[in-house]
Amino acid sequence: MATKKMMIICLSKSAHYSFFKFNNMRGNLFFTNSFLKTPFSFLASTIHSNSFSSSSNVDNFEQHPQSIYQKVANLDDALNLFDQMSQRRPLPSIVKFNQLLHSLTKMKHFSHSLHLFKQMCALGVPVTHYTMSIAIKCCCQLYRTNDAFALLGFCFRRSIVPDVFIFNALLDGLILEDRILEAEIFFKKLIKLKLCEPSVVTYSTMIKGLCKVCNNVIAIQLLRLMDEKGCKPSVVTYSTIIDSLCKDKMIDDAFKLFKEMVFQKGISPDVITYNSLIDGLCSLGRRDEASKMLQEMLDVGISPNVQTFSILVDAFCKDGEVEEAENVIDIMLERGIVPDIVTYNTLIDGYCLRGEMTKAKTIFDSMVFRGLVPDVVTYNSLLNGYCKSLKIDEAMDLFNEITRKGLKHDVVTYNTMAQGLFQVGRCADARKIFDEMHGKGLMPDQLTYGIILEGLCNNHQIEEALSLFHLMGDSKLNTDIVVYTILIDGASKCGKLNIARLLFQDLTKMSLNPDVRIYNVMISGLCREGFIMDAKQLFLKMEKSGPPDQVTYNVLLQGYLRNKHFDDVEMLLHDMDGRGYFLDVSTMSLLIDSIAAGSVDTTMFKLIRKTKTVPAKCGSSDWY
DNA sequence: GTAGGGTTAG
Repeated sequence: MATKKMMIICLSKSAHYSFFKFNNMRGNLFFTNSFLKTPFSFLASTIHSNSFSSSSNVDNFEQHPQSIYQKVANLDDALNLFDQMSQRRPLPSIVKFNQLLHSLTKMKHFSHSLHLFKQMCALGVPVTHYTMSIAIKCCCQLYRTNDAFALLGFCFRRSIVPDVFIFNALLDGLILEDRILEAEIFFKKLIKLKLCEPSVVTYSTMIKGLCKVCNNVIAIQLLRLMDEKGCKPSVVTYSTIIDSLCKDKMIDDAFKLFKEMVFQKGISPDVITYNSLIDGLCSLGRRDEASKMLQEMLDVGISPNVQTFSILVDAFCKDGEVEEAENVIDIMLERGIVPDIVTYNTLIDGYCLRGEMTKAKTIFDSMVFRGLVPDVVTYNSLLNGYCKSLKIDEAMDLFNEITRKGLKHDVVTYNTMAQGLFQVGRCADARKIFDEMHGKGLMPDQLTYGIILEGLCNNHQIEEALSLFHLMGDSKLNTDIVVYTILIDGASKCGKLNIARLLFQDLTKMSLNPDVRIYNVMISGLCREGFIMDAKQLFLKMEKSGPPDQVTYNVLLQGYLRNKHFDDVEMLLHDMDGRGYFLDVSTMSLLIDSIAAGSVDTTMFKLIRKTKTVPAKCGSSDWY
């Protein structure tokens, strides 16, 4: 019954994407290190740092069944046991120490595990290659891969020959830190110098790294190579690439690989493979197909897990169908699957995005009632909700509450709070927020830069935004099309159309392909200043590179009507009709005024009747 | 005597 219900709610609808989500980089961008003296100069003076505070997630702990120390179910037990063991004489066998370290690592208590390793060395416990592989793994997972390589020296001094497990951990560490090029060099060295025989894990890890930088083609080449070399790819190897293809919206290629895996290689997909495909389909708005995959998964006897449901909750929320998302949670409970914090956070975020804060708080309460402890992500969503509804005082209270609850603000918290302050025109306070973030040593991310630029532009401080942009120079941040979109929009709204035009021309120099959004922003700017012919020319130019969307037509139509350029109105309306595009309410009212004034032929009414309207906020240039 | 890799959140 529950399954049927789930199928019913999997109705297809196109997904909406947030303004900042259309980049295709999956790693962090680096910041330039030149010293600048603008109010937000810290952005430019921050360089990529390897410092990272580990997040220890005890909830995910799976007790190791083979461990002789089954009573070690938590960190305190493990630490106590270690104390007892280290006081016993003679010292217990190294295997027992190893097992203890292993269970701590399984619990993701990497720093504690590393600490015990150091104590073992101080005690003179004769560490083995197994101990070393755990220590190295811990360093890598703590984003301290350089320290892990230093431990390799420690191995050599003790005549411990590193094995494939150790190399795999190191390779994974480099990839975790986005050091993909170094990972590739390391991987090639392993093979060339015959340091070890790469295992399926070695290949899969390298493939994961290649996928992380969107290098699916090379990842597939490596898949072929491992097969040729007699190393059989596993469900993990295939799923890694399938997931990457799904994330890059190359769903057809993903399915091609999926079929190859199942029918040619005879490898059975598992719940993760299906989750990736379902998520991929949902993110393309193809929910009916996602629903079919869900059915197929159930047919082959694979039960959906928390993640599967979480993906569905996310898909419904992104489509604005938050009530349906809430139903998914009920279905989970019916099936005896306990929703985790991610699932709840996703739902809370869904309500927050709609500004339904009362509902969001209700879900928050039921989550707490179920014994889940809200984390910084939960609070960030609530903060975003208050900011979006311009309830800045409530947002500020919540911002302070986060630290009172013993949680730390992260970059998302600061970005959200600052964006909220910019929205209500409190630029100086927004700056204070970023200064605080900088003071805490937090790395600004891609969004930080965009939020500052957009905040300055919207508050008529375009010069400030432009000087920051210029001072960032050739930083990777300035090669992001989002940055150009914000500045072109900001410059044209501040009456500096020439600057907007220059920025638009710069796109080619920067080898950035203009997308539909940036065309819309530029066309909107040209129309605003009455450059109708230029706007039309750009509209025709974009036809070649990619089709204009509903927003383009609304923007151009409004430009034609406001500037009394009536010749092309009919053609544009016919085009919109043909493409199934809607008029937004402000375009519609302008058109009706023009018809009433006799400037546009009354026959246009026929076209209007055929055309539904959409709210202005979903179709006007304010989108940008 | 003991291991390793892939999915979900702004």
